Amino acid sequence: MKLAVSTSEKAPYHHGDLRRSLLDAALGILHRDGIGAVSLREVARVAGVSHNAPYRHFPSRDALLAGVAAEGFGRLRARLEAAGDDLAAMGEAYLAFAVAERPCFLLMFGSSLCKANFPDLASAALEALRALDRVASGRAVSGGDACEIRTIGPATLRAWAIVHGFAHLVADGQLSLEAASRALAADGTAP
Amino acid sequence: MKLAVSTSEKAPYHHGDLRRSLLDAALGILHRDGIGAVSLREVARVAGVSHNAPYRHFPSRDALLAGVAAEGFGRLRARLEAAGDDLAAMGEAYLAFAVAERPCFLLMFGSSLCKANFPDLASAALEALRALDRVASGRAVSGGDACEIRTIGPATLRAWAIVHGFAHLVADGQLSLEAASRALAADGTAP
DNA sequence: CTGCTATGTTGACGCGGACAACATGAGGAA
DNA sequence: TTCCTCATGTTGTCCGCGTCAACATAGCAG
Repeated sequence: MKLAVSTSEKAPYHHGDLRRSLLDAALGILHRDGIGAVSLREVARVAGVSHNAPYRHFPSRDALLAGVAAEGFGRLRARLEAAGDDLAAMGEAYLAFAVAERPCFLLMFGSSLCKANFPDLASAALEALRALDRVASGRAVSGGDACEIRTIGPATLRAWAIVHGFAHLVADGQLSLEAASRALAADGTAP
Repeated sequence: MKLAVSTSEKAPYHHGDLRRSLLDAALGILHRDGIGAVSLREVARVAGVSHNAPYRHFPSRDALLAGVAAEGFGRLRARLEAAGDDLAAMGEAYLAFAVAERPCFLLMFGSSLCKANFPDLASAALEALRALDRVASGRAVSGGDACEIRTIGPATLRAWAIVHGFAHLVADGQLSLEAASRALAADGTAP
């Protein structure tokens, strides 16, 4: 035990940032064996702690999943922002995320977790949408620190709807990435 | 026990179509208490049978949920077909279904069940899409009895993607039905 | 040093999924 | 009719999981 993290920033207590380890373990299990296999006990096992240790960091299983999903939204947002100001590239990035992180994508949008119960998750999701909005609506958004979809423009919603629809088809395995990509390019930025 | 069903068609064995009762009970629990509350034991309790009776009709909990989802696709298809040949009306019908049967809608598209494991579910989903395709692609589809999305035209896929995207936003509670309806009308049938 | 609090452990309870063995009743065969 | 067979439903059981409670320990504050 007491393995110091590579970047020995704080190494808080016994384990040395168990919260981080739990989130990583959960994401690993999620991608390897699907969401059904993500149990608190299994996560604890992988992280090398007792079956109740996770409760010091997450009040419930859903809270842990919400944490994983929130980080997923963070990665999605990073991909979208990396696409620059090109709306079509953002659509591609969205599709790519749905494919590369399929299980996490399904968790994020599967609605097994009610966003109302997890403010951090809701705001992470909103932040990802804002990245899209900055380009689709052509304006920077400032105020309203969380939870208000009304700060998102209608053009963004439309773009999101169609991109997400295709991403869902691809994630469901009902459509190839190439076909979706082509369809998206054909539709793409046009109103 | 042995309550004869109103339409005493067959009354197969002891219970008189337990499979039907289980599906109904599961749908009721799903709508009342959410998907997490749909356990085989609770369903059996509601149906008034022992905790293991469901296994004579469904090999697993997921199989039961798949049955519920398949019937959901049947109802969605009925709504779409009732919309006639009007693509905009079909979009409305899709949204209306997502709102009226929100928990079931989330089950159907939540992807906690892998369609590959449940052929009946996959074909039910495909049939619903075909109803859309008949109008969006303007042609009747005949062959390929199941599981091949390639028999669905690209125009249909595009229409489905955007409608489903908005339906997802509404089901998630992030957008009002009216706003989605308006956005859909604005986009609607235009390519 | 002493005690406080955050963190992790051990133990327990009840629920739910799944399997096995048994019971029962319907329908066909003799 | 009588008996056999199998589909259907029941009882009993096992194990894993989520969650609570009680306890142990490590780092920090005074």
